[in-house]
Amino acid sequence: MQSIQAIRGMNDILPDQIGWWQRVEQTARELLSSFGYREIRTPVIEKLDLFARSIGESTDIVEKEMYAFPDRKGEMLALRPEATASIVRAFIQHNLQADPLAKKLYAIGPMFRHERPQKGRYRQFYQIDAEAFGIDDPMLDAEVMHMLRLFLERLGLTGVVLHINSLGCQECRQDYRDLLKEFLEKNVAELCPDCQRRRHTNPLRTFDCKVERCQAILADAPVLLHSICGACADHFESVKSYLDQLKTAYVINPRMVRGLDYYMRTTFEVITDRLGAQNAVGGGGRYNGLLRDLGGPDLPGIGFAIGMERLILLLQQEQSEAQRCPKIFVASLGASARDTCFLLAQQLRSLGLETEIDYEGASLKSQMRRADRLGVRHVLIMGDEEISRGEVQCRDMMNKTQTVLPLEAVAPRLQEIYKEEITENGSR
RNA sequence: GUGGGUGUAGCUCAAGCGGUUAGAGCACUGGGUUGUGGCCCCAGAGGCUGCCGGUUCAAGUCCGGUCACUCACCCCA
Repeated sequence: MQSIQAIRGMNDILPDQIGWWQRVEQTARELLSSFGYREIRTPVIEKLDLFARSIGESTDIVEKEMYAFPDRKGEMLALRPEATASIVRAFIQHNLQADPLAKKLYAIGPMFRHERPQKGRYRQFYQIDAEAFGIDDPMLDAEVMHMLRLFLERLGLTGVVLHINSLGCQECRQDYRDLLKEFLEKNVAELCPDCQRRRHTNPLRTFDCKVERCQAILADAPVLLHSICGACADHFESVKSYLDQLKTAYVINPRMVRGLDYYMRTTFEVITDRLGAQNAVGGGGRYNGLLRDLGGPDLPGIGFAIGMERLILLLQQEQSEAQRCPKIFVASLGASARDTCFLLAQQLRSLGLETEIDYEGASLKSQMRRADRLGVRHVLIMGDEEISRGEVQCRDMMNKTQTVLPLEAVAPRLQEIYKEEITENGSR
């Protein structure tokens, strides 16, 4: 095969699939808007430095997963591996703290990571991303998670669990890191090679290890959540209390670690057991130092991302989606009727009725068959006889009934029939 | 980046130890006597068997490489 293929890990989303995407996006937009979030769109390419500084130099994302390349002037650029950094950059660059409406932002779009693809993981993948700046109150932490839960609920997704944790602040984390390193040092001989490496690079990561032996050892390890400072503990308590009041269920997972360096205090993940190895459908957390670190005002921030492919994969496992199809087919017999039919179809479309038509002068039988396969509700038939009398045959494909209507009455009549549906189903 | 599995029609899959023209179902197109869909019947179209090389009289089949897909590791959405 010499035809050109899409590049590895990057997928076409075909018309048959697009309904899922539109439904997810629409649901997200409506819900986020109701919580006061406004959409922002930022470039998919940024200076490499932005991601290195925000996500962390030694994270996997920055070290080995970025699409990074020099532009024509030799400046290092990168396709964005996540959205937060770009949104924060835009917030700072345009001084959006001066805009009272811009405290809460959301974005929907593709991210890029150069990993080996597998189920639920692709090199170009889409995220719905929400960020809120300038608010440190635990009320917001709880609200963000509550919103995430509502979103999944509104889509009808079941079988997911919200995990929450607190990573504490800079100070408690540093203290804890030393504590944990010490612990790992004592047990180094027992650990798997990966964990022996992690011990230096990112000791917190050892909690993610899937080797049973490591897990057994770590069962006795000091727990970050238990050694955070008073202020952080209070914050976390408050977050839990608000979640309870919102009746949003959660599991406290003291071992949950997230892969981006900028997180502090509240972190959370929505987990599923139905996606093979990819168990995170969405996740996020608080990042109070990030704006300052990127040269902006010292404002707190919190946000999360939802993986759209994973979400849709899960939805498809438990739901089926009705195919969207045109409502009306205009069938013609003979050359003179074709022109009239062509114009009639345009008229119907201008009224917002989805209309299909034969362009090739096929036989009536074949037009009928096609109309049936398209799943239309009504077929309008016009031949020379109808033309001369100024009439149209209107066939209801479901009831197999056929009525004769004056040509000029057809469009208003069909509009009448479909009007109820249009108002019933909202935008559809 | 590392490992396993798989590559035959648009889709799901067949082709005993290598053997002559690579098949089927679904989908697609046309037809089954005047201008009417689904079911049924008939016909048609659709393939350089992922690609390159090797072994052989002969390769979809065996070998090597490569690419792609897939699952898993690492890690994440």
